[in-house]
Amino acid sequence: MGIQERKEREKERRRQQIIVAAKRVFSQKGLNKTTMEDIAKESELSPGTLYLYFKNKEELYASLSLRILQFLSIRVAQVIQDQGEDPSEKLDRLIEAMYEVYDFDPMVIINMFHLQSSETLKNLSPELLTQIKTLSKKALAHMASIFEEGIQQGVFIDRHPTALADIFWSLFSGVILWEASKNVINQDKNYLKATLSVAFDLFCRGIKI
Amino acid sequence: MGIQERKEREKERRRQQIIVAAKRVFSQKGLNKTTMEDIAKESELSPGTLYLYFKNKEELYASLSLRILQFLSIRVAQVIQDQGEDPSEKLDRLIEAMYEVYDFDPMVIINMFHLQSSETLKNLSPELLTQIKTLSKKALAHMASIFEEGIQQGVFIDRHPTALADIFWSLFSGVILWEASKNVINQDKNYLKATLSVAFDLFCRGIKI
Amino acid sequence: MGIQERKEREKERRRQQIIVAAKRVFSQKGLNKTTMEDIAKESELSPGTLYLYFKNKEELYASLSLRILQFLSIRVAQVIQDQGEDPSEKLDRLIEAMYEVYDFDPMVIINMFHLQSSETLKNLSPELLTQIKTLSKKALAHMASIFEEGIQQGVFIDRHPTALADIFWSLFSGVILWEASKNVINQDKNYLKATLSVAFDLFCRGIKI
Amino acid sequence: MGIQERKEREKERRRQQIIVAAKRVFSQKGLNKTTMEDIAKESELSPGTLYLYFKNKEELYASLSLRILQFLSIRVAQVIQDQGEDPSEKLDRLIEAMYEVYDFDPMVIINMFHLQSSETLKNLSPELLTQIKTLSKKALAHMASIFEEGIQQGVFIDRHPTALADIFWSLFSGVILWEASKNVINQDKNYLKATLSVAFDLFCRGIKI
DNA sequence: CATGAATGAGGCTTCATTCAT
DNA sequence: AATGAATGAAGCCTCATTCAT
Repeated sequence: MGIQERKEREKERRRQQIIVAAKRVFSQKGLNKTTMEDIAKESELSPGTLYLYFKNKEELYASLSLRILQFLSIRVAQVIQDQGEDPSEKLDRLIEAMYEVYDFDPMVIINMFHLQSSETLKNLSPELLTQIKTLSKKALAHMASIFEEGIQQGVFIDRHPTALADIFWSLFSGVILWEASKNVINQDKNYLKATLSVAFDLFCRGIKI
Repeated sequence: MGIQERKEREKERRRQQIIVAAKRVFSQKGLNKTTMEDIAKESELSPGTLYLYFKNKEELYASLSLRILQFLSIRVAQVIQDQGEDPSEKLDRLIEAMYEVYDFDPMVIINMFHLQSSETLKNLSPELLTQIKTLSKKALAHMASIFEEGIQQGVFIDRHPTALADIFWSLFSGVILWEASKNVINQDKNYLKATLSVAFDLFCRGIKI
Repeated sequence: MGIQERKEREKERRRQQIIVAAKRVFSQKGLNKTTMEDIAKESELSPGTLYLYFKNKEELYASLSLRILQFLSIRVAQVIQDQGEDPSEKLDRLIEAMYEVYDFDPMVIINMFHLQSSETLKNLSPELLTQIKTLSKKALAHMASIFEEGIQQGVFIDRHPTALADIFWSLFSGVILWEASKNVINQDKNYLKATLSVAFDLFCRGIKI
Repeated sequence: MGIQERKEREKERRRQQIIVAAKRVFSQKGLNKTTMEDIAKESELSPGTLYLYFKNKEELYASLSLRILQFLSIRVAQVIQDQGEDPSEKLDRLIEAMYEVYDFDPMVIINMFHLQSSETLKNLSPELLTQIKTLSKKALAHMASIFEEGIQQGVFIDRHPTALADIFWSLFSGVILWEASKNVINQDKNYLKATLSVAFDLFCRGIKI
């Protein structure tokens, strides 16, 4: 029914409202220093309301990662599906996708790495954990398939495709993390995009035969 | 004085004892979940004693990063000082140094990224903050000098040497972080060294003309 | 009016529906651990609806006790009204009534004792408090009248009839509470009825001259 | 060593200090309405300190019961050990012991019954739970042995000794609970000791052949 | 009447830090 | 220098209650 659907939409909108607020606060203060009260204020809701949409602080935090993973996964899938492109062109598309992922949410990639703490993961609900696992595996597998295709066609060097995908992703996230670190410590000008461009250039030169 | 010196040495030894214990605990539990009590127990000291050697928890935490930065800085300086080696050979030495950095302290690189939080940095003493800045700048500058030399000799592609150094470090730390993430989420076999080897291989292929 | 009456009946039926649900939940979880949400779910109503029928949680809770007090009061009155029975026979009837009270609601007697907390009573509406007082006094007075009759006829020992009524009721509720306690702690077999039988036997032997 | 022992004694004294304060507050307000803050204030300690001596609120609460169980257990054991007394005399001693138990801690008997909630028991540490079980079983077993002796000597009626012990204890605690209830509801004069006296009189008359 | 999302006060508990010994 | 008991601020989270629909 219409009412049912409207409720659903409103519920989802409220979830997004919280996620957006949480993203802002987490990005500024980090996981530890951010309190649920902070997020409540930023989202103009009461603390109790946050718990109607997220089981606890850690789960809210993890949901941010999930969001960017979903975007990444979809974007990478699009690259794959583009028929009629050779692997080198697909690699270019993949790089474009990475810039979009960065623009989609520059800070959350940083936050994703805090998820590593196994102590943190213990508090996540199994469903959420499964979703995170599934999405990250899928995205990586898609990337690997591009590299595999290139290897078979003899245009990429013959290395394990999964390793290449891991390295591609590591390079991307490593540069983001490192540039963010430098900014915090040195307040320098932000060279992120320029550095990322050189990094991908190097990667392409390295992988192509 | 002899006594004075001995006291100094003992004090330094005690500091190291605490750092080693802290490293173990932080690696297992992460910054948030680790309590000063945990570190006190692991170092077989009392909580109060920790505060005789470190101003507060954040400063103790930052000291771990300092330690690996010192190691990194020294190792990179050694590579530089090796005369009679051409840039490609120096790059090989640099890569060897990176493996040693990893072996020196596999987990602390991960912890280093938690330092990003500007909120955390606010609690550090100016001296410590200066030391961290200085060391990381020095190490990066040293790396950059290798790349610059190669560019001038026409064996490396002409990109901003600092950017190349950033990318080299980002690739290294990115792979470590990502493999650690994968281990936590998937309990997979640890492919770190193999992946790192391919990554450096790609980097060399990419940078060389 | 017919409509008026029907409304009244429906309202009362809804109240009973809530009370029945509340009884189940309180019996399982106890006063503290039971939430209004729990009761709402058990009664298949919404939390807000509960407040249309009960001022607050404490009042809902107290209503459970009121219900068993009403039953007790009525049953005891029946025993009194049986003409043509001597006090000993009436005591036997009273004992039968106690078994029925227990069967009517085995757990709520336990809950009744939580009412003691003067802090809890402060939140009750004066009307409800009055009802509880009145009913419990009436039931006890009826019991006492049986004992008084027996004393006057010389078949029961000469003790203050109210004290005898208090003791009779204390013995009954004490056995129930204690057996319930034992069950929780030891998961033993439930000896309630057997123990109650011996208890009443002892009481009769003790009171009869 | 002396220092070791002094520390132990001080630790135990502090525990008692908290227990005494908790007893006062719980008696006034009941389990729900009492906050850890209340107990902290009453014991002139900080909230955090309470957690150095008790795992959580429920465990502190349960410790009160443990204390009276210990007293009860010891007192009943003394009655048993008195040689040269016949069962009837021992029963008299037992009754005296009950009065002492009541004087030792009039309110905590009431609190003991809140322990029934299985939800509450779940939060207790296994050790504490074991202690409570062991002590209550021991005390009851001792009581039962008195009744058994009386039955064998032909001075008590032949009923299951454990049931008789349960009834004896139920009568005692039932009267206390009921009189406390009446006081709360009616603010009457306190007839407890008088009623208890009649109750034990009845019990003795009932059990003796 | 019924709903159930939202509230927000307040409880329990943790833990970095201090200080008397 | 070392201890470790004590502190108390602050965080997470719950849940009785309300109110717009």
